[in-house]
Amino acid sequence: MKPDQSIRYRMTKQKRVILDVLKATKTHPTADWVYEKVKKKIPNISLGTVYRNLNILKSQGEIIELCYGKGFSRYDGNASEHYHFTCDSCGKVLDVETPVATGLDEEVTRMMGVKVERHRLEFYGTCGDCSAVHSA
Amino acid sequence: MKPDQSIRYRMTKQKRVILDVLKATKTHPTADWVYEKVKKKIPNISLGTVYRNLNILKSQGEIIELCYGKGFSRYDGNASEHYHFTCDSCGKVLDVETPVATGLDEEVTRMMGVKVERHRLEFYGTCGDCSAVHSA
DNA sequence: CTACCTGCAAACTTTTTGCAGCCCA
DNA sequence: TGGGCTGCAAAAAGTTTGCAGGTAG
Repeated sequence: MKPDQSIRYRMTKQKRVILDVLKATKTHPTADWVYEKVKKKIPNISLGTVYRNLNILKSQGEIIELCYGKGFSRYDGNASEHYHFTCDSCGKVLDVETPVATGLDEEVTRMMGVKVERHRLEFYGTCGDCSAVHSA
Repeated sequence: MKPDQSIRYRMTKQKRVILDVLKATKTHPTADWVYEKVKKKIPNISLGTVYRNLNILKSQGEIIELCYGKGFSRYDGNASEHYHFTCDSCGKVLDVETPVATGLDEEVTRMMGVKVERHRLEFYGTCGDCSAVHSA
């Protein structure tokens, strides 16, 4: 969904709770996980509403949509630019605390004849917990 | 799909053509695009066969599965490590000709107490064609 | 020959959408 | 009050899978 400038978005109870759930977790949950979590506060909320609000929040830049494996997305309530590390062994996703390399954007902009606005950097490997299990 | 070591994969006409199509293009096509392209050489091939072979080729490391927007994958016949630029406006995906920064992996390995084995770097912005349209 | 592979079609998963009524600003 | 928003359910889009016959090695 592209951001639609002609619409004056409202704050509803549903959107508020969805955003709270996303801001409160450090995991990077799927839409369905958010749905289940929100249902504890608003039992009769529908999955369609969750998807609609996730798309609205994304188009407003409040949250980020991440895409790992095929067929489904994950959402990140931390919209500031940062990187991720995914463990190949247990699937855990961690935030990486490395300064964001904005110089890269400029370099690619110059080299490729395009206008780079942002980048996404994902690291993969084995996390500390999983290494410990293997070497133990 | 995980690589299944117990199966002795065969080379069939269908798999051969699918691989040729992927190696021959510089775009990063969807499964459906591959299907349409392969159909010109094997008119009665089925979409299921295309998906099955894409998964086999991926598990053998011959091709790479990329994941952008929700709900569908793209495939890259170039399995060597490299970066991508995606145009927000037209969706085109280009290969970025920047040397791969292996130093990043070591830095994150040291900082986070994890073992980084590889990373994926995706740039986003506006491509030359789309900028031209806007400013014309 | 014997696994593995194919085409077909149905099933499955995730996400979107049409509708009638509701509610935030 | 009116333009968005909701729940519901059906539909869409992408991908997987069961089956019976076909084929590579």
